[in-house]
Amino acid sequence: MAGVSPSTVSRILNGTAVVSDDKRAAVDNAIASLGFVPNPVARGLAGGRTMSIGVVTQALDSPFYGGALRGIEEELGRAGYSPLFVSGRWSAAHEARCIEALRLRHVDGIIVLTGRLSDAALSECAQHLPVVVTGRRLQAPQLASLLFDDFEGARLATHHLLALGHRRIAFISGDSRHPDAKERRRGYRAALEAAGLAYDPGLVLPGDFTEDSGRDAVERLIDSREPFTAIFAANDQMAFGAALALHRRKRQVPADVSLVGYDDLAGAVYSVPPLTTVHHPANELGQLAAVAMLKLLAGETPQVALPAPRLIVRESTRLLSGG
Amino acid sequence: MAGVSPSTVSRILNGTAVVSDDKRAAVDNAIASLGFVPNPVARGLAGGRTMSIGVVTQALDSPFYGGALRGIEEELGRAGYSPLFVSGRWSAAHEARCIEALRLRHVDGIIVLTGRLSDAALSECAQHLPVVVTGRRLQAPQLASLLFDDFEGARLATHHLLALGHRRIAFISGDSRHPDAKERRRGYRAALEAAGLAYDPGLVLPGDFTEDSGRDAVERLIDSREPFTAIFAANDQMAFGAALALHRRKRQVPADVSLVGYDDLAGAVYSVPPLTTVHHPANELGQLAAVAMLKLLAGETPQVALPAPRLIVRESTRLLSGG
DNA sequence: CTGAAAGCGCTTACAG
DNA sequence: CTGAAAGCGCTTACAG
Repeated sequence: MAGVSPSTVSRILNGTAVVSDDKRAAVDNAIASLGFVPNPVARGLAGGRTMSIGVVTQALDSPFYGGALRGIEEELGRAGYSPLFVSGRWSAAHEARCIEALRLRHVDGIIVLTGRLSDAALSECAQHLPVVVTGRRLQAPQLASLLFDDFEGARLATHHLLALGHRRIAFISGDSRHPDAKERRRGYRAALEAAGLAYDPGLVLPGDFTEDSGRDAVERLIDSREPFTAIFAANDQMAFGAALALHRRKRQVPADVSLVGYDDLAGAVYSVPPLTTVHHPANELGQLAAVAMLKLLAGETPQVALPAPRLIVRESTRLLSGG
Repeated sequence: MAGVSPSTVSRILNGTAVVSDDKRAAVDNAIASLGFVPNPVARGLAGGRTMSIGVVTQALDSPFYGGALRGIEEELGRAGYSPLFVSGRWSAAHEARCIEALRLRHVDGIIVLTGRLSDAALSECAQHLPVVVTGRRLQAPQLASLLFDDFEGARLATHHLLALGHRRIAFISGDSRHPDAKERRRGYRAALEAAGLAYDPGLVLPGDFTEDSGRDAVERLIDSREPFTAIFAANDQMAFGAALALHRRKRQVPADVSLVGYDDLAGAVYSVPPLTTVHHPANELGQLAAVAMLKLLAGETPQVALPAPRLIVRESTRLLSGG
């Protein structure tokens, strides 16, 4: 003890009030020599702030969201907050349970990465504590939302194929319950129509964002005998599945068919051939979500702008030859 | 209130002592109708048990450890514990800081996935709270260690190549600071020697478990003009890099060179061609680590056996032709 | 079997 | 600017 009351120590630690310089020095010394570190559990009980932020992701081992988790951890850590990761498993009911559990643990805020929860449920949640949600646009007090421009990304990807001379461009869509899946399909269609091409349902294959569904879509496409020279898959995982199916069916990428993905997963650079795709910076998404949370916590209204989608041309696309 | 003291409620909630049936019923009713849920923060302060387990992983977005995180979350969740994930970033110093932070948050135990921390540091840690560590063998009170048989896995992989008639088998090794990297190299060498082949340093390329290092290793190998018909990469990521380099240098897999990886990452099935590899069940590793932790927490001495490595033959390897 | 009491380690009005 | 007091919501010896 440095001759002062616990209250004073607490105030110094939290910067809650003005303290005279000599007392502050005495306390700082004592803290340093004792190696004192405040107990976050006690702080949480007494002050109501646990310095932890709940993060509900869909799967801890998602190749896409993994980068976002890293970004969140980095950014939150800088401010002294710890993330509490839980997985929602793509189920609204499960997400709701996760949020309940997080609130029970008295997290100071919650970040929801995409998710199936209704806008209403999220807004309700934000009445109790700060909420940041990605993958949708939503207005509510104490809530911030971050949304990538998937329409534009898909438009870019499709336009790239069109610019290479492709006209018969198949599209493997994502799970239509996802807003991003719908936006990407809209972008595909818009690019086609801007080029004066009709949207041909025979070239649009349903998928669900998994490799399996990409592979199956290509199998069906080939079996349908619908002519095509290029494929745009609504995410990289489906593009990987598509690439395998093309290989099985003896179509060379890009000699016989050009292939474009979406997300720019770590594996895209190393697929054979390296995949042309739309860069979707998960890591930055996580960082920006964390920054937004920090601002909400500080009582500010965050104004976050996500980076625009960027086409990354690699080796899975090429000029249509002999077309 | 159901006409009993808080102490009694607490005892019922925790099963700490025997309570008469009528009181128990009254309390259960009250709990149900009030929707009462105990506050874990207060429990943590008062009882010293926070029902949370610290998990130090190396990277939240690792394609391999992701599965382990999922397994841990599932298994711990069943028992009412929450994992607290932090990333050590492959640095002993950083891991030490993570563990300190976790202990500050009064986690009830710590699971360390691989990591660079010394055995001594880990044993010391186990003097304070239960510790489970993977990727090494270590004996200490209140500590459990889980180790895969990497030697055997590498032996299997190499033997597969030998059985296909390959004699000039290159090996891309992992970061030699990792025990698993060393074990896999030992396994490679043992299989070779068992087949009466000499270990040829010219066929052994250093790598560091990244795709880049796999690609570079193959570039160097080809430039060295050392003849080879097969490559065994000490993990799938390096195998992916190797596959790309082979593609660039116009070597077909498996027609010109057979390729084997290690880990059986999610992407291995979808690489082109699908990669022959050694199955390394990360998800089970996580589950078993969690089970071991639960046992330690219960005061038992866990006796965990990890599944034996299994070779998964896919399409990147084939009989040496014309050899 | 059960209650009253003290305490976990802090923070925050409330006075001065 | 600073202290004494009460309290956050539980648990756990201590008595009965």
